Amino acid sequence: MNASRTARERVRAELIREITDIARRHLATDGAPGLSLRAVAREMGMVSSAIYRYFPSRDDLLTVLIVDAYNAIGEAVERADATRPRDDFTGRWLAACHAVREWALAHPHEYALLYGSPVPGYRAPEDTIGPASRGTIVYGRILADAQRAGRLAPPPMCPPPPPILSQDAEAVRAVMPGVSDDVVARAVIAWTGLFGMVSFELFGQFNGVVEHRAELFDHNMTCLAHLLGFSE
Amino acid sequence: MNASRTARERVRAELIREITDIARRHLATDGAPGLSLRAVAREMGMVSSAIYRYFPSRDDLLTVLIVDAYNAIGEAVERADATRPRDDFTGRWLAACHAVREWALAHPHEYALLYGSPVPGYRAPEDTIGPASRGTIVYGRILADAQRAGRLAPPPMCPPPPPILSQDAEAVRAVMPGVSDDVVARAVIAWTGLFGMVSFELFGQFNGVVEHRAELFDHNMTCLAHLLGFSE
DNA sequence: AGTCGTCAAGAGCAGCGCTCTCGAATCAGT
DNA sequence: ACTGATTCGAGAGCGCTGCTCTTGACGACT
Repeated sequence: MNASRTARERVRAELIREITDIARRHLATDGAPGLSLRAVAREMGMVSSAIYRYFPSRDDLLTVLIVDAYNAIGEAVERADATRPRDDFTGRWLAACHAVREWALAHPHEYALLYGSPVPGYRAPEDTIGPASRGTIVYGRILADAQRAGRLAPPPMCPPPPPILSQDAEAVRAVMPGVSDDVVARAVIAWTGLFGMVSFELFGQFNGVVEHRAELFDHNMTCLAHLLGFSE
Repeated sequence: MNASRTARERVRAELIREITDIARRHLATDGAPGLSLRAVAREMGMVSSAIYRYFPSRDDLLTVLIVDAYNAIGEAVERADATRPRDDFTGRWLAACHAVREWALAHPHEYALLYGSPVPGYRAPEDTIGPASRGTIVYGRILADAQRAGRLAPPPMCPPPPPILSQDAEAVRAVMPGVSDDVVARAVIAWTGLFGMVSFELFGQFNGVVEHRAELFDHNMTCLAHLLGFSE
């Protein structure tokens, strides 16, 4: 009975996989707004209503694509971090930055789905927050390791963060155990600076102004590394 | 003959104004993807096809909304900058930052239209680049004024930018006359950091993590002011 | 008075998300 | 092996979208 049940469920799982594969391809080429269940069904030789047996709504299909994308970029950051010696904190930070940028350039529509304008009606379900924090966790570990190793210089010039922010810092310490409040504050600056840079490049804000994006990115991330305070 | 022609053109201009007003309201409440020409026409008591007499396509309507939004945020930054003494560079920078954030919080969908995911098929026409740079021009003037006044300290810790970036710096100097390459590089960091911060807040990346967003924003922008190098 | 341009209106096309119903296939329990 | 319950694909259909084309009326200029 187990074999027979899995027979039906196996073809079902296979179909779900095929749907998400086609959808991912459509997302990569046409972007999220152009993703249509009817088009996916058409490509599968199905009638459009049959798709709803597997995904109750377009948003549900979008959700698995979002989760996949979060996992993909998270894994890219993890692998980049792993290529550096554990005590080369600047190198690990730069590797993580480049992993984010390169993944974003290779998957612009997926990146836009994760870090661009939120879809007005869409509400992210719980399943997304786990994969969403994979990259952040790597980033937090770099800073936590550096602080533990005593290789984070005292804040070079930032004023101490106001005490109110301690509560938020406490939440951030979940992925950055043991770091002080001022490091958390600078971590947010560097993290948002990284994504601000990538978003500006990808969303066209640099068009006609900045041409040497790779070099500018590299330089700016190096600068942010100094702001973070890694000591040589 | 001039009077009659203007009579006809006046009602035409009035209708165009009414269409854009309603469209702007729909954009503000429903977001860009929910903006529909048919809904606007319905609200005006027109039939949908009549709208196309005034806007040949949905993208054309979206373009004037984009231009309006760029002008609105640009003007907000200009006014904020004007409230501070000309030689209070840190104050001018912080005022500009808060103007951006507050405008974005008040007009989230417009902000997303400007700085969020680009619409896949949409190609921004020439008319948008002028209004798009209004805010950046203010920002550039603050830095140029500071450098001219000798109130920009030498780079505190960033390495000098690679020579390749000089070409891009030359382009940036169009809105930032007379500033050196390293200031341009740091300017880009601060500028992308500002928008990275606002985008993260607006697009939900801080959800469940950062609660005291105003305080964090203020602190981080102050930190970026130090990175820019304004001397007291 | 006649002509020409402008306009609103309507019908229509192809696409979309999504729902419902109806046979057919498949499964589970006897 | 048969039967009752699920599951599934197919089709029709609803209301919505952007956009096109045609028709008929109104107003301005000659």
